[in-house]
This record gives sequence, structure tokens and C-alpha cells, in this order.
Amino acid sequence: MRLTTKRRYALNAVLDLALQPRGCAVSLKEISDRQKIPLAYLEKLFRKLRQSEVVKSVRGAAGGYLLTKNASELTVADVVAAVEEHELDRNHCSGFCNCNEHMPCLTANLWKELNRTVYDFLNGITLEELIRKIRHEKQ
Amino acid sequence: MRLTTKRRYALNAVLDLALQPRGCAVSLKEISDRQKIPLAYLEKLFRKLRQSEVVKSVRGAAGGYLLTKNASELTVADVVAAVEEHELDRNHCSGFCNCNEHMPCLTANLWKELNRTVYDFLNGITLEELIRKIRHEKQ
DNA sequence: ATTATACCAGACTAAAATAGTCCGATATGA
DNA sequence: TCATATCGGACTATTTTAGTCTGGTATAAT
Ligand code: SF4
Ligand code: SF4
Repeated sequence: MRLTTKRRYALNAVLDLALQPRGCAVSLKEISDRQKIPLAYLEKLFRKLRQSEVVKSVRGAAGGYLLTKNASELTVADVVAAVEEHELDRNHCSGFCNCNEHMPCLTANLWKELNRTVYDFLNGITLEELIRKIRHEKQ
Repeated sequence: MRLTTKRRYALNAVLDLALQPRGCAVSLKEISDRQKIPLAYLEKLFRKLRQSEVVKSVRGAAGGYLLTKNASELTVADVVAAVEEHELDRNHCSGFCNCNEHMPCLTANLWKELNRTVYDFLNGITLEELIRKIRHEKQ
């Protein structure tokens, strides 16, 4: 799980959304401006975020996006997994890869554990916690 | 830090080397056969491993590679970092990237912490520990 | 109604990273 | 002197990432 701009964009954008007052939809144009993310790319990312039910949309003029759940019920892992093209753990041992003669390689368990470690980290942080930290830093 | 075949090859190869009886050099041909890794690619990887002083070489016929240190003094992070083209953490917040107006992005600290988590994991496991686990599994 | 705004969908392209190959050297034990 | 092995680097191919482009649809405001 390396930090790609896609993942950073996704989390920064959703966090920007979560930081706005609830109730009114936030347009991608706003987020694009504040977070310096190309609008067209943001649209592509939010399509996936909506499909994964991280956000919901309001169409038409004055439209935009809203979080589907409370910030305390969404984790970093939810957001990152949503924009993923394949599954988040597809690089990790699943019994295939270059396994010869159906035998796992020497380090199979290590990669499984690393995968679990990263997932636990990302899943252990809610958007609410991130917001709290960000607000705290600004003072 | 995603699991690439380069990293997996590197660790499997070094582990294969560490599993052989100490004292005599192990040729890449052997490792290539046992671990099903293309020989030419293995040569490229071991060049880096040598430069990083993870292994040392014996040239000529009956030559090969040896670990520079005891397996208890080498960690997974040492091996993975050795084959890296750039630094291991170059994807993580270093104050640049798409930082606008010299301000870190909203999630800078999160990525720093993730980076630290992964590094601690990789650095906390020695080759000796891996070998012990592998031997244990086989029974 | 018309228009401006914004979401929606997917095909397309460009750039970067990854995964290798190829060629020709050099060292050394048999 | 020959077979085996490390060395060095340039080269290519493939895959992934990072975006763009085009055209459509929904809806609030004028
Ligand atoms: S056993 Fe090794 S080679 Fe096979 S999927 Fe797991 S990590 Fe990859
Ligand atoms: S502050 Fe954000 S954008 Fe800048 S280097 Fe760190 S993670 Fe990347």
C-alpha cells in the first residue's frame, strides 16, 4: 500500500468534504479549488466513492456531494479501498502469484502479516479522529 | 510499500541464501532454480544487495554470494531497502509533493504515521526470525 | 423555456514505475 | 584454456498510475 496521489487526493477530498458544515452538498469545484486537485480527475474518483457508498450525490445546479454516514463511522480504509481499481490486498499472498507447484513461497506469511498491519492501521482511524487532529493542529 | 515481485524476489532469494549452510558461497544459478527467479534479473538484484552490503560476492568458478552479517543482524527492511531504486519512503510526506503555498496537505501526518508503521514492521523482523518460522512451519 | 451549474459515464492518452532482457566484460577454479 | 560465475549498464516490454476529452443528464435559478 504505497501512497499514490490517487489515494492522497481521495482522502484529502473526502476530508475536505467532511470539514464543511453538514446538510448542504459540497461541489467538486470547491474541493478542486481548495485542495488543488484536477476537477475531471476528482469526478472520476467521486464516481467510485459514490459506488462504494462513502458519499452520495445531489445532481443539478447547487448540487454536490454529502457523506453517506457520520464521520465517526467512516475509516481511512473505506476511502482508500473505494478508489482502488482492484482489491486493496491483491498484491498480497492469496495462494497464487509465482507459486510453483501450488506451494507458497518462503515469505508468504510475512506479506500476509504486513498486509494485515497496514489494513489495521488504515481501518483503525476514522474520519472524525482525523478531523479532530487537524483542528487541533491549527491552533 | 506495496508488495512488488522485485521485493518478494529479493527477500526470497536472500532467505534462500541464508538457509544454505554457512561458509560456502551460493551461486545465483542455484537460487534461480530453487526460487524460480529469472537469473539475469537476480543478478541485477544482487548487484544492489552487494552495494548495500547485505551480501558479499566470490567471483569466478565455484563463486557465489554470502551474507555479510549474521542472519540475526539483518532485517527485512535491510533487504527491501537495498533493491529500492529510490529511497523507501520517497512517496511519503517530506514537505513537497503537491503542497500548495508551502503548506502540508490535510493528511500529511497520517501518511507519515503509516510510513513509520510499515518501516517498524519490516525493521522489526530479522532474517533469523524468518528462518526460525519457516523451519517451524515445515514440521 | 432557457440557461448555467453540476453530476455522470466511459473511452482515450501520457507518463511513470516495474519487470525484465541482452551484451559484453572480468575473475578464477578445474 | 575452458567452464562457471560475478559484474556493469544499456536496452525493451509491460503494467500501473494519472490524468484528459467528449458528450450526456438532472435541476435550480432566471
Ligand atoms: S506464496 Fe509468495 S508468491 Fe505466492 S502469492 Fe503468496 S507471496 Fe506471492
Ligand atoms: S504534505 Fe501531503 S502532498 Fe505534501 S508531501 Fe506530504 S503527503 Fe504529499
